[in-house]
Amino acid sequence: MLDELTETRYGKDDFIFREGDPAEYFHIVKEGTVKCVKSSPQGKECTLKMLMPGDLFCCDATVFDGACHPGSAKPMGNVSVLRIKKDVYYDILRRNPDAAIAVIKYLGNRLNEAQEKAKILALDRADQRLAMLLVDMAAKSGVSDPEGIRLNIRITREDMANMVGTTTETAIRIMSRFKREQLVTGTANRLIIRNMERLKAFASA
Amino acid sequence: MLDELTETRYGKDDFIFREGDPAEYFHIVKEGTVKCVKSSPQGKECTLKMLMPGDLFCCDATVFDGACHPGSAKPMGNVSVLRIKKDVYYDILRRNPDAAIAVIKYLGNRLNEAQEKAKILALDRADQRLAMLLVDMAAKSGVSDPEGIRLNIRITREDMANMVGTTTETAIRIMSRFKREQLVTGTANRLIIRNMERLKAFASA
DNA sequence: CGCAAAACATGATAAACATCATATTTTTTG
DNA sequence: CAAAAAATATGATGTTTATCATGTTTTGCG
Repeated sequence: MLDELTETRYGKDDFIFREGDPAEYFHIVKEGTVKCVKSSPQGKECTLKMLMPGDLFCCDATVFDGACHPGSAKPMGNVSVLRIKKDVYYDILRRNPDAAIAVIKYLGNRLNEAQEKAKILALDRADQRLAMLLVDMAAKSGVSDPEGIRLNIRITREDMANMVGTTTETAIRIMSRFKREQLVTGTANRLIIRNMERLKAFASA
Repeated sequence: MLDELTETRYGKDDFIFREGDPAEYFHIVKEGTVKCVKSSPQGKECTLKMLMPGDLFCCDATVFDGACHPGSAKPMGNVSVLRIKKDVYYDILRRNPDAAIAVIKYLGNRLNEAQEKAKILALDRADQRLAMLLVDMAAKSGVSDPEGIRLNIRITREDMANMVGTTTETAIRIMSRFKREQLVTGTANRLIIRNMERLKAFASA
């Protein structure tokens, strides 16, 4: 059964799959960070979720029903992904109630997360959303640094803009302000959160 | 086992449960429409989803882990809801792989829906979002009418505003414009879509 | 029915944000 | 290391949306 589990590596400019492709596999992130994105006909892009090691994707209806991917999956840097053919995945779930319940719990959390994201987009300002993102990323992929908490993934202002639903320019302006106010420092390759407390306070003000 | 299934009726001003309450039951909508809402500390409200008969809620992690409801559930008019205690629900899933897989599919669809909603909030204008909502509601709960497609649930401009992430005033202004342009007519109690095609075209322009 | 409350409407004003343009800095790459 | 490309920065300007205010219409209810 586990022969069916294959590992694939992807680089920065690859696509793991594209919006509209037929969904044939169930995926798990093994190493690195993968982003789920959707884009508009006008070419604007929106990042729905950053998947970290252990995260499942395409664990949902899409796979079973043989429908198309509702969004694309792109690596952020070098990543390694495990894949299983959908019928094998289905069999595992059918024979293994614990696995099915684990997937239900996982999907439930993802749903809550997605709804929280929608709420934030609906109710909060761009600068607050960006502050929340920084706090969030610091918690998830921050490492201790003499100057504060450093993020160990490369995130450009454009990436941030796509994650919080603004334009690149607006994200840059907000980050400039945060830098002026000593909340953060650095650019994509070396981004440091200098004052978590004030950033958190700002996020929920 | 099915003794554990209880039916409860709620009216317009009740809460089925409130944000922050401990989650103890798994729920299914039997009759009527239920809305899932979250609100901000400032008292702004955001409607995440309208649940129709057959929809599950609290089918996710929240129930198992005994955590708190991340949002509130409110009836839109008179509704009837079925409830099962969480441990009974858990047992059903554990013993019944088909049920578990059905829940996985359902949650997968809900996740896709929530992510699509986030994308729309991130990328589209308020007037387009409102047009999409009208098209959507017409498809889901519209009935044929000499003047066009009539919605058979009561939806105020304020409800619409909460569903598309704007203010009541903005929703009213947009609806006034749509009325002027003969796309819709009527108010909360009798809302009619007069031109689906143009509304659809506007939504994705 | 008639009255009160809710819903709808619209103007004036300001804040938030997008867009386009251009310059500088940082990063990547041959 | 130097050149090219990508990322960051910032100004000017216009659009979109929120806010506050005030009046009208519709609806629910005793």
